[in-house]
Amino acid sequence: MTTAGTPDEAGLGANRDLPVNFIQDIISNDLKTGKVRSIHTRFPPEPNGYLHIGHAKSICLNFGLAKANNGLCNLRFDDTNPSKEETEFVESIMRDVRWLGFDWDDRLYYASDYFQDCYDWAVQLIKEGKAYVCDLSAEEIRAYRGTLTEPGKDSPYRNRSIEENLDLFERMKNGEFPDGSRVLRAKIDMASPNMNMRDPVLYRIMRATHHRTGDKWCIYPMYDYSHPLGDAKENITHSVCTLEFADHRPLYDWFIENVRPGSEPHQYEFARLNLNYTVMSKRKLRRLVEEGFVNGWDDPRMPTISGLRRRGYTPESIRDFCERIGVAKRDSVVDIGLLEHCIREDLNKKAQRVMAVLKPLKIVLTNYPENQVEWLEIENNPENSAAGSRKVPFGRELYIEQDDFMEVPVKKFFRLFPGGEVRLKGAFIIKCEKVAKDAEGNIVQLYCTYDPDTRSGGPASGRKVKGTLHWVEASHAIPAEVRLYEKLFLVEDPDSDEDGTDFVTKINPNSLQVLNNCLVEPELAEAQVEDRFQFLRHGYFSVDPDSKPGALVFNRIVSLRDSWAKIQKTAQ
RNA sequence: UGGGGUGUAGCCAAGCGGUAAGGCAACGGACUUUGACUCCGUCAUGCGUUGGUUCGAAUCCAUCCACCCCAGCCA
Repeated sequence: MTTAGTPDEAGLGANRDLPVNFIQDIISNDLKTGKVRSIHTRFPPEPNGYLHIGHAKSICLNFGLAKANNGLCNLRFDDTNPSKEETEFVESIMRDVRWLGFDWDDRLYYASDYFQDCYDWAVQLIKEGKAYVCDLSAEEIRAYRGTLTEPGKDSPYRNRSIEENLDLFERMKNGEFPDGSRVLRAKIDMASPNMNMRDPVLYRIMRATHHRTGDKWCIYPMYDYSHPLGDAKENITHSVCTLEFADHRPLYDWFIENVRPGSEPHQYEFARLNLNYTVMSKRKLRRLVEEGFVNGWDDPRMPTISGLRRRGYTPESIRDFCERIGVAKRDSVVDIGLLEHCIREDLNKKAQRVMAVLKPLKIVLTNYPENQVEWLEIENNPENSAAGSRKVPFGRELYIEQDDFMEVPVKKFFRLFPGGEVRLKGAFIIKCEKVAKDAEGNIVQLYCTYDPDTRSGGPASGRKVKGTLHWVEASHAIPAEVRLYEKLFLVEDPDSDEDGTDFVTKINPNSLQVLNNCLVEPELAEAQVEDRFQFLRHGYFSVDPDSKPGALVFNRIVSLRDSWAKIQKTAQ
């Protein structure tokens, strides 16, 4: 969906940027030929779970297509199955779509808005001899349907009189028959090579309280019947759905042709998003939540919109991702690395830099005056001078990262080691003079000296050393909890069941690592939930909702690219 | 062995008869008070296969192969 300066052939405005994908091509052509005057799309989630990044692709596509073509996009809840749907989900879905940056204005609809229309149209189909009440059991219907290679056979109830069908259907509606005892079916073709055309079920009897219509109905329309009619009711022009519905298109068209609902929407299919190292099916996401593998739908490791939001992803980065992956009909698996690239790119421009020591190692500057603290000015974002600067305390006792010191440095290690020098970011060059250890031989503290002439911005600040470390001053440092996340699964394709194992066996046991002894610079004392920062040399972090004043909690959104880690890896 | 859909680089993806865009990843190098960022360079004589049409084919035709979807009173 990258944009190009394609001239707007419909004459709605020259050179407007249009998405580049086959659906846009169809739209451009429909506008050009006058098949449609304006375009109208819809995003039709079923409120039976939380939205995930795959839905984000659909949302960006549908709302994006509408916007780019000066059209409209509706939000419509596909709530035709009350046994699975809940108000909690409709609320979370609206929240997530809004958060992503899209707006349906006053065009919020529900498939259940059209239950009466669907019923009336069903009566009409019966009167025209195009639908009938079938008394076969579910098992019998399946048996009569035939197989992929054998045609089905007609239901013995297929040729009931119109009068009897009308009577029976009304009584179905009135609750005279038990659940599952009868269905209304379209009379199409039991020998069709397309299974969907073998007299599909239009209505089933189901006594379940609907989240909106309550107990008004005990019969509910099926998706295949309700969807095209809902589209038509809303004057949808381009009904975009995923590939698995391509086989349903002849049925979609059949309903439009035979019900004649007053407008002629058309269905187009694109490939759903797959991401490696994660699962996307609602069933599997639900299992992760219900069986406690993660801490809820918004766990920062989840590919849900709410999970990504809590993790610290920005809506801009997700929209950018959805643009970059494109829209096509080929089954594909996008590398999670692209999503990470998108958030890094976004936050690189936006996030304030700050210093945080995750695994502290104390150092004492033996030649620095005791009890002295000076406040050094450090830039907030080298990518954006408008972000200004802040004052950071510096003193005799500091903490650096344990990983930034090696008693016996390996080659190419240009951080701190005995006798070596490094610059402390925004401060001075220091030299490691002595290593202090405990009885077990663990390094507990470093004694260093600093070079007062090398203060950042000072006369000798140009002196070069190979490494620059982040640090925090001991007396002003603020404790914090930091949650480090890694991929939720160890394998690229956790969905694959080729090895016969359950996908939960492939969960990464280290997907969450909690660090409780972190120290951050005082600038972060006022950090608010959802604030995002770059912890220098670590990555991008956001303040988790669990965070409280005095008990800060940060989530790692994504690490910085780390070529040192790469060097170490290849060295092994 | 029925029907529908899809095959372009490690992963996405343009291309629509005129001689393979772009992004991610990777790999070199420059710069660097973040081993980040940024910048420069490299990365398909090749478009699932085999034939054919054409001056010319990823694009048209045929053939074969591979993968995905469909037998819910789910969506």
